[in-house]
Amino acid sequence: MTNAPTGVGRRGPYAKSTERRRTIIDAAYAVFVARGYQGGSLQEVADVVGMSQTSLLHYFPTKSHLLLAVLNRRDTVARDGSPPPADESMAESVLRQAAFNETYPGMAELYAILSAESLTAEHPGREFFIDRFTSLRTTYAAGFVELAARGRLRPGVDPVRAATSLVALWDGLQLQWLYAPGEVDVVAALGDYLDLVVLPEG
Amino acid sequence: MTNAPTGVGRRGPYAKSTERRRTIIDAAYAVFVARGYQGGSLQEVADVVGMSQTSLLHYFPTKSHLLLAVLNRRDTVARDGSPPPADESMAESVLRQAAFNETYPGMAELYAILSAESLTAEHPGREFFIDRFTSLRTTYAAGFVELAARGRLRPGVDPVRAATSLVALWDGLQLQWLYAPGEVDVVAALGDYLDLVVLPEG
DNA sequence: GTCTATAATCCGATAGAC
DNA sequence: GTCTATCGGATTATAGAC
Repeated sequence: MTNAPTGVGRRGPYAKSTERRRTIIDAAYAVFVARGYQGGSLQEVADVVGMSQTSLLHYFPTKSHLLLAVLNRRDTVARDGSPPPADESMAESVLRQAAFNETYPGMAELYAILSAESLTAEHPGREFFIDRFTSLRTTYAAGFVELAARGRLRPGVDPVRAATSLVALWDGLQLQWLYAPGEVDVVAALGDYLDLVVLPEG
Repeated sequence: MTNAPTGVGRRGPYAKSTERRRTIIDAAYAVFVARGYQGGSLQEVADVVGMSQTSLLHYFPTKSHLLLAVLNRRDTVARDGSPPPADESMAESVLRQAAFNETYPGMAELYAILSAESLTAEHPGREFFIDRFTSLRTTYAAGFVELAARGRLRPGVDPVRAATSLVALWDGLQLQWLYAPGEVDVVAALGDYLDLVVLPEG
């Protein structure tokens, strides 16, 4: 949105400002993971960055703005795993992403905490999670429909309900895993479900 | 714990005090559902009850005590559905309880919010949810083991992992349902899963 | 762009009168 | 058991100097 113009003339202080925003978002991410949105304070974020709380508000006018920036930053950090194979199936993609999440527990914790906290009245993250769940259901439903077209969806399985269940199972498993990492195997359980629903090739 | 002694002599003011505690817990329940634990304040609870905030602290010395009282009160409210049939199967029990939860969305919301919020550092609800998830997994795992003994568990299904998945799926479905009640059918999706894992009788 | 100072609330919890 | 008064602190956000 407010990116630095890359061109003649205007190479001013914008680049530094953009980087500053990114470090603030990183700090806010860490604080919200540890304490949630309501539990975390702007002062704590400012302390992590090493600046004053009021300076922080120069970049993000309100706490809500900062939250939305953190939520939309996810793409940045989810991109550094091994590059996804081009011919990857949906099941492979889910399991690879789930395995990656285990090496990055902060992201799972952030979403577990904020997706529930955003249920509360007038929470600034509410719309984000409504859209996110809708988008996830749509994406996976399309994947199941495609599998069904190739005869690889177990007969009787409804694609939309299976997509909803896949997302729900994933979220629920990660929650239990965050409480008891040694007792819950997210990837294995997701694999079990996909094996039940998706028929083997051939 | 601190119940009124029912007997000779001591029929003092305790009964009224116990009832007062219950109304406070009911109010705290409503406040925590609407705002979460961190987001809710003792003042708001006191306002709902119609007493001062300091009087409230006479019954529950700290906010944490009040939270734990709310979490342990669940039994009270979950008991007023139709009485469970004595010969009910595990699957029937799950679906009946899930259907009941839809008529009582506050309870599902409370647990969704608090179970995630309790992930944060030093949250007073943390131990409660660790114990709760462990207990649920153990209970359902035993149920699946029993089904397996009667040849009614699909071959290849691990009872413990299926129990973990059942709990996870249930929680995840309720979360999505709370965001989009019209688009998510918790009972149907749980039924789908149980149909996949539990073989028909005979 | 960063700061100090501070406004304006709100918080949980305590002390003590009645 | 309930209250008022209050402590000590935290909170988000604003104003304005530099």
